[in-house]
Amino acid sequence: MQDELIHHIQKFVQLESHEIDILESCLGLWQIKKKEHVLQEGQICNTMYFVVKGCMRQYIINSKGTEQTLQFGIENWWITDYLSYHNHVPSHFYIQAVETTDVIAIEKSVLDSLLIQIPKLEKYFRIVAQKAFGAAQMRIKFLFTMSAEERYNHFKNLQPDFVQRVPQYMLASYLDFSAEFMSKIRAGKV
Amino acid sequence: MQDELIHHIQKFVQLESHEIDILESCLGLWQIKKKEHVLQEGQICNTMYFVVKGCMRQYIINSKGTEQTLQFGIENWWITDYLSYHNHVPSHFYIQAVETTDVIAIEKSVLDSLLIQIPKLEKYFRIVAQKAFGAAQMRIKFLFTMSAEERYNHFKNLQPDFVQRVPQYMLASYLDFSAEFMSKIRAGKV
DNA sequence: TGAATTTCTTGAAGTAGTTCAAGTTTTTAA
DNA sequence: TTAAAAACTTGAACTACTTCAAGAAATTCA
Repeated sequence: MQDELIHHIQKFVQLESHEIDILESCLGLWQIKKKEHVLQEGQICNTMYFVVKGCMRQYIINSKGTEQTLQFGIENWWITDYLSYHNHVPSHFYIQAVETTDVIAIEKSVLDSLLIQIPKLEKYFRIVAQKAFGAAQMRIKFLFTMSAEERYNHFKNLQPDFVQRVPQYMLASYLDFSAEFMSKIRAGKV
Repeated sequence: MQDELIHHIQKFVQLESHEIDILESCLGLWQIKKKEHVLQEGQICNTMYFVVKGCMRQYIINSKGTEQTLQFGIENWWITDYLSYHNHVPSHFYIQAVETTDVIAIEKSVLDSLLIQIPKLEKYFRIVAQKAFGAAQMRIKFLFTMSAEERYNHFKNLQPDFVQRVPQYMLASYLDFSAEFMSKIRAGKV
């Protein structure tokens, strides 16, 4: 299972076999049960999670008590709260398994030492973070320029399988409209 | 002027003096005149810009022909289109100087060679990108949970000087409401 | 399996914002 | 120093969405 991450790393940097050995000895594999949390609001986030199989999400609870999903993490995605992680401040977010999910969890202390032992991992995490930031910018563009129905259709075209995989109300909040409105979009009643 | 960037780098990693020499020989300093573009939609972005003094912004033109600002870059911020940069695809964005701005521009080919000569720069750019991604997540949280007036007041509290510095219509679009509505918020007519 | 829980649907009423158009003020640059 | 351009303001009409409430359907798990 750790091979998934090592394979992902090798898309960006070439690892020597002894580096792979070090990695394998440090990578903890965990199964997170559906609806289980790995981070709650107010906690300091000191772990990064790589999704091997399944789906995680990052969400908040708004002032009306409704959950709003900010980010999904599926296979080959990293999920964490980088601000809490880097600044050692309480997180604003929850991170939860949408379905039972296999993750590789790396604590900050372990990762810091891995980055010293295998400096080329810096490049890997740099590129991953830069691409994630680029994706976040595109997400903001879509939120700004498209109507609710356009956002739904756009997402469905990009990720047709994923739409089936998560409850509609989670996807609705990720696309920034209400669960009821999602229902109407799908029924063609808009 | 290059000292600004070197100083910023040293907040995250320790540079040797010969590394500083290499950096100084590679960093190009440019003045971008107000309203001048360093990137236009459709171009491939192969340069990263570090704002030494002034203000840049990344924006799009929506289907109604209105500009919408996605990101401001002020002193000590990097601004680029990471997706275009990494994937060599045409950019969806414009990047423009809001006021006459001093930037350090680093082309991809130069940066790639710098990252080989000074590997610890990988760590610097990793941390910068991870924090930027964390900030983007918080931005999405605010867009999701706050009303237009709350977003304006929140931004004004965080960046009181900046509100004076850019045209209101740019800030309005960054906060995702119309220029007219901004006027009404400021006049207390909401 | 079947009771409990979670998720989805529907319509009616409400509202936070947009759009438009026209006028005013401020800034720019020759 | 003034004409042109850019930025801001205002009110009226509109609309894309939310909220609420209640029931139906699907899923979970004891």
